[in-house]
Amino acid sequence: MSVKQGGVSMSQESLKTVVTRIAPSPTGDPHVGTAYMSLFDYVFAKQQGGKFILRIEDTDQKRYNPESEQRVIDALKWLGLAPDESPEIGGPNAPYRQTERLELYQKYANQLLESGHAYRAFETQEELEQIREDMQKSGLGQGYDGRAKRLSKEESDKRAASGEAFVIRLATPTEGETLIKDALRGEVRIPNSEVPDAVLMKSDGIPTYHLAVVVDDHVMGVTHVVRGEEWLPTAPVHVLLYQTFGWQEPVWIHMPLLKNADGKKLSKRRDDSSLDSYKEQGIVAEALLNYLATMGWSMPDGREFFSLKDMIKQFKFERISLGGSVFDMKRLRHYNAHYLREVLDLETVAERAKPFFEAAGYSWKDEDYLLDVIDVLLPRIETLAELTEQSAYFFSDSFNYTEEAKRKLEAGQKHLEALERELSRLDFFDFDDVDDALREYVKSESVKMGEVMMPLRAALTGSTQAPGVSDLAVILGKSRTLERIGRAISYLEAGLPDDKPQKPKKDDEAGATP
RNA sequence: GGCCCCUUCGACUAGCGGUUAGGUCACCACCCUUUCAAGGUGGCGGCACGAGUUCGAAUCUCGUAGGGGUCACCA
Repeated sequence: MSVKQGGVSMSQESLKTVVTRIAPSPTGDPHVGTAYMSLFDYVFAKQQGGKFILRIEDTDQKRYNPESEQRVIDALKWLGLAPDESPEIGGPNAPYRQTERLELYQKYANQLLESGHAYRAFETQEELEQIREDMQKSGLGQGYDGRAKRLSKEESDKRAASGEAFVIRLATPTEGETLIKDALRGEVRIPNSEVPDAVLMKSDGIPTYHLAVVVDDHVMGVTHVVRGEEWLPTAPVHVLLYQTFGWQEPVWIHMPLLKNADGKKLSKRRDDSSLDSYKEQGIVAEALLNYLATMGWSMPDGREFFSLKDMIKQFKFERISLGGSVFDMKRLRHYNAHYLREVLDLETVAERAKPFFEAAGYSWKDEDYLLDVIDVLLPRIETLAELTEQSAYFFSDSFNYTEEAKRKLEAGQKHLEALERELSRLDFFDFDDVDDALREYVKSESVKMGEVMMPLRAALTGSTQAPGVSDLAVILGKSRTLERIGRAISYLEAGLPDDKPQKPKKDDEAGATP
């Protein structure tokens, strides 16, 4: 389903510069949902000639993880979604870490306190639990009953002055409803009875998300808040804050959620949703971005492969579908394979692949060798990691033969011996020469191609599943090709002392056992 | 459970009153072939249900069902 008719206008009343922001909290692995939101933030901001800000929401000290911030920054860099302002590069709205902006929130919290739109609450953790329990029992909603609102100003001031711990809560209306003008869903109305007196300022003097986002978004001039649908239920708190401060609301855009195969919100715990993990698996940034873009959005002309640039040209929030898409690794791999094979040039793929080869402990004599290896493997792999998994025999001579390969070697021993002679006679060892030689041999022996090629393939790679034999031989080069044939022959001679193998083999294809 | 959002093939989606409901992934088959792939061709498979509105509904309205989100001094 697409956006409702008569939805909210996307444009602010004036010609304000569009400002979007991604505000991750540094609590762990950079999440794919962050990349998802960043993509739309970035694309929309760039399209509108606006700015995209990265702000770190580190207001939860308990869950704070110091490495996490840098990993988010790095992940955005990897993706190519460079913020115009961030804690790393700074900007006119610095600082970009909320714990460095504490006085600001304090100021606004006090303002709310003075105007009576907020109040101090002194309940302890245990008391709160009790309240919640009671409310649940009586069926009168949950959360907090607002009892501290009834404290007199004098008492509140006195208890605060005496050093008693307190939080500051927003005094929300109990009657009526709050309207969220969501650009994708139209008008969403939530009864105020459902809107809790949210904590704005925690007892440690650090604001909650609710106060911090609103203040920062306003102060930083954020015009469009693009965030996950999970925020819709608490959006009234934010709308109410804008209203009591008398600030103009941003355009609210609650995006559909990314789901796992069970249809549940993608979670760090259950699901593999870490950007670093995708990177390590050899997913390429362009492919991930393209894939993410198709989750809930589509090109007007139906193209499924497109660049960030093209997306910026064509993007409209109107084409967002609200269903919430299942993150499908298979499909991501398909996109990745396409980028590896069709979009990125070989040199670029090689650059991206190098860290993987290095991590695998492989070394190569020159760039061309690496390029040839990648080129011939490309149709067979979908990720950079698979490139190394399938190329061991290109970087080491001491590979083992699989059981299937052993059988092929045994069946083709005489061909190997002949081929060793034939190939050693070649002056040039380029594709045509090798290919011609092999084909001529097959013809002269009047056997099936496979009878000759499979044993050779097994000798060259230790496996029966590999690229074309002529390609393999040419890439490996004459001397290594001959060495490997020789190695296979000595293996056969050493490994088969008896005339006949013990167990009668049932081998369908290469059944030509002597 | 309350509140809110959502609902087209298994998955991602096109469709915005008149289409044989289109494409992609996955899956299956065939072709190509020297194995594995890649590539090519074809196939399987869908408008959650029920009422309306209308000459005509996947498209508009309502209801039902189902799914999801959220109910913290976490974001």
